[in-house]
Amino acid sequence: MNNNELDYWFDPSSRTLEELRVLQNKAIEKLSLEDGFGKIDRIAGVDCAYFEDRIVCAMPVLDYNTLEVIEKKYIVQKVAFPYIPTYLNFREGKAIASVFMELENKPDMIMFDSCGINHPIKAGMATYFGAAMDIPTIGVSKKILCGDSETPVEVGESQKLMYEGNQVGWLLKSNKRSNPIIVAPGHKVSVESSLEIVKHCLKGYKLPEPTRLAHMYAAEAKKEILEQKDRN
DNA sequence: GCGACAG
DNA sequence: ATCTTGTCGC
Repeated sequence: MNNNELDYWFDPSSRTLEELRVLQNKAIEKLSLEDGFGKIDRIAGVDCAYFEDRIVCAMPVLDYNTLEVIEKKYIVQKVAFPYIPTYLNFREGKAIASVFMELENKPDMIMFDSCGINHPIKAGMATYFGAAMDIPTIGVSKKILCGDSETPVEVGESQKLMYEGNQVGWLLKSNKRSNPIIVAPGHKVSVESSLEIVKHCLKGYKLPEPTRLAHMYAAEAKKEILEQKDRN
């Protein structure tokens, strides 16, 4: 993907919310909810941290079998868009696409800390990114953006997340002491597979390894940047 | 009109 | 997301 395509999909500047909504719909036209991936060797996780007017986007790549980190990269950019529910893809998208392109070990799939098709028009960050970049993605969030579900109680239990009569994901009780996490397909991953893959990546913590490690990595990168700044 | 609302 | 220490519970 070149810079023009990058800006086409991820640059919100000089565009109205109406135009951004049109862009989301355009990406969604490419959406596939069928498994469009082969054997998964590597899976990446993404998460962003913020400070001042900057966004720190971290992306570790893990071996799918061992869940060990193979490579990790992060990038710092100026925040170009505010947080507006249902438009998160335009706040974090460009930074995520930028780190992704710098990876030497491309993952077969990416796990996001955000929504997938569990979004008013199915354009959650994971889905939008996957459709625009044509990469299999899964969304894992901690709060429901839209939809309703029963509450899973036993560890490992899942309940369907429904929105407008359709299943758009799951609520999964991943840990004994944590509230359920929300799992949803992003792009090229079925509703069933999204749950299986997230379960495979659980190691006893609330969040699956790709996302959990991405969160820690983004936090430590931010901390180091701030400490470096203090020394000057 | 009111409330809800990923990060 | 971010500002932040201790503290209750398993």
